[in-house]
Amino acid sequence: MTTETQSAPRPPADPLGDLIVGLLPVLGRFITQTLREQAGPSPERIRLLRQLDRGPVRAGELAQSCLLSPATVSELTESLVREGHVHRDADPSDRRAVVLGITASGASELARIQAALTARIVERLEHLTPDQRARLTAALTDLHAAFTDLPAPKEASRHGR
Amino acid sequence: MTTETQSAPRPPADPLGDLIVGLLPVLGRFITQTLREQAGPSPERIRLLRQLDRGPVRAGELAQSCLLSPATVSELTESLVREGHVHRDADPSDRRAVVLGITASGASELARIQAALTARIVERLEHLTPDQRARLTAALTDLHAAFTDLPAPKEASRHGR
DNA sequence: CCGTATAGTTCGGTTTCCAAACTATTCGTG
DNA sequence: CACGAATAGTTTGGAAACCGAACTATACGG
Repeated sequence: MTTETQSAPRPPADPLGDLIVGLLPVLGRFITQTLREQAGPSPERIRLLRQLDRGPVRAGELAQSCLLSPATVSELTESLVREGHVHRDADPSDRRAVVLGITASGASELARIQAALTARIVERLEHLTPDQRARLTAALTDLHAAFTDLPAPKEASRHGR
Repeated sequence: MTTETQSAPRPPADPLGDLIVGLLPVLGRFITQTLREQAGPSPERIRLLRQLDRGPVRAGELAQSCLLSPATVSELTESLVREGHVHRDADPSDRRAVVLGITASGASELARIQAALTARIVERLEHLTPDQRARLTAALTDLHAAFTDLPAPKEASRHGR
């Protein structure tokens, strides 16, 4: 008590965790805003398109790889299908399932938006040195892997792809 | 056309931008989910608490530093005030304005949640080498600075500290 | 004083998401 | 082969996180 609120009295226990939590919302809103400018409403659907651009997948797989519920994927893809950016076909080997894929129209739309978004980000990263940039790329790759690789918290894991 | 959707035919133009865009939603949802477990509903308010823990600020400043609209800050802080985690006082030097500050209750709540969140993140980062971790910290610091420093898109800018 | 600018709040509406209930298929087992 | 259990998705109802526009209340210049 009597902890006066004058200046930061609480140095964070773990700077890395703290950094991630602090970085997230800012970066996220920056991207969401840019997407909204470029893609009109529903910027989130672009993230699904990104995943589908890697190749067709079942709806359930898409949900897992995006950390979304099946319900959310179903809704978001519905509008994409309506606009002709995604096609949805029954899986011949299991007719309960559905295979989602990107269409030519979706791919070109994605390319356009992705280019604009990347440009905006790169703009912000302009005054980093090539060295900083290389380290950033490597570090983010590690980070990405750390949060998507493992449903198995068992063993040390393989080395990148 | 006839661009078959077999395997990734489109290598990204800028791997760094691509990486950031891909990383964001996954990491964001991971954190949001953890916050929801720890803090009940309204996980976003924790991010405001984090900022207030740095010291009291006016509502408008808080909005700016969080990239939020004044309307959003007003709503989110309202519930925090109701729960006793934040106090809201008229600024004596300008009675239109309002100064927000964290209370003892808010600070301890924040500490609890932050600890749990950091633990969950560190858990995922467990199998990184100390070296990878150090690079990650440095890289994220650069990234954070790149997106918060400059409201002035005029000149090349100063050399981060 | 009176108009204009500024700080916040309130209201209405959009987007993103999920849990629970529901539908359609598959598959095991007798 | 029929019948119940498991599985893949969809629909529905509702919460949370936003924001823009309209509104309230101070402040301040003339």
